[in-house]
Amino acid sequence: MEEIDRQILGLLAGDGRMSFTDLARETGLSVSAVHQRVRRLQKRGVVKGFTALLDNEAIGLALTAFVSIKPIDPAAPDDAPQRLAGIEAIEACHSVAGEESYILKVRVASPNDLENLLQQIRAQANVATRTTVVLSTPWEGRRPPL
Amino acid sequence: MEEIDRQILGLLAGDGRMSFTDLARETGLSVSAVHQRVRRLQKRGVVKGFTALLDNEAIGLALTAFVSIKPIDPAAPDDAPQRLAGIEAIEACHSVAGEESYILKVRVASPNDLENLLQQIRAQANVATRTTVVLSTPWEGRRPPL
DNA sequence: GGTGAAAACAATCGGCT
DNA sequence: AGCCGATTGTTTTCACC
Repeated sequence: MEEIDRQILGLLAGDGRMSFTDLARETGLSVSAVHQRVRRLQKRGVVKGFTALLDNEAIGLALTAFVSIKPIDPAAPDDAPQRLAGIEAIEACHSVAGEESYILKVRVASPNDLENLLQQIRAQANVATRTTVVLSTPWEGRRPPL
Repeated sequence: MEEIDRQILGLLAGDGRMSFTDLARETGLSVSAVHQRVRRLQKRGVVKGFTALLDNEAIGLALTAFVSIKPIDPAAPDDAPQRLAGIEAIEACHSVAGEESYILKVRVASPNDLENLLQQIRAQANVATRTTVVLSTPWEGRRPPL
């Protein structure tokens, strides 16, 4: 039961376009059984969607950085996520424990764009920033152990 | 030309399982033209693959953290990525500029698992660790502006 | 969870602009 | 070069068991 669902999740994490026929062969179920399991996993929110993995350099976003932010006025209400949500270059926004309040992962084309982005972040969210530039990425987005 | 490729990438980033028929409708091209463009994008490495987006809580990995590591012996050869590559809980490994040498993104089920993971990282790579626990994630994995 | 038929789709080819 | 349209075999879907 749950075992087969985990197997399906692993297969789809590895190849998001795998056909239901192949999923059925791998799991030993019939095509329609696999199909309804996948749909159920989507409806329950376990599978949130499917996406293409793109090469960031190839699409002109060669520079990745982590930006930690800290409010300048600690008494002000913390609505940084809403204030920053509109900035497309921010790929992820994590609220964290520790000295800073959020860690942002950003992707830009150049150091110049990074500078502009940081100014925009500081102005828009009224925060101080601490930036860590990524030099290389041995791996990323590895799928989790199921 | 390149404009249409960017459009295709955007569509596939949004829905990795979109059919070639739908891609053709959206782009105004024929099915076979879209098909050969996608294959070319894959062969050139612009599209690295397709994957399912899973809900980490639902699959029992409720705890995310960033682990910055710094070698204990700065004179030793830096082969941390190879030493850590076998640890499945490490979702990403970035070499970074700054005080620390790598930032790891890890996913585990519990604080207890995090403790074990940190011990494993320290022992296996001979590094000191600094861990920042993620409390919540307003957003993550947003697709880049094309 | 399975089956079977209808509809939709993927993948290839030769020819067209 | 890149695109189209038809063909062929496969995949997805749906109603039903």
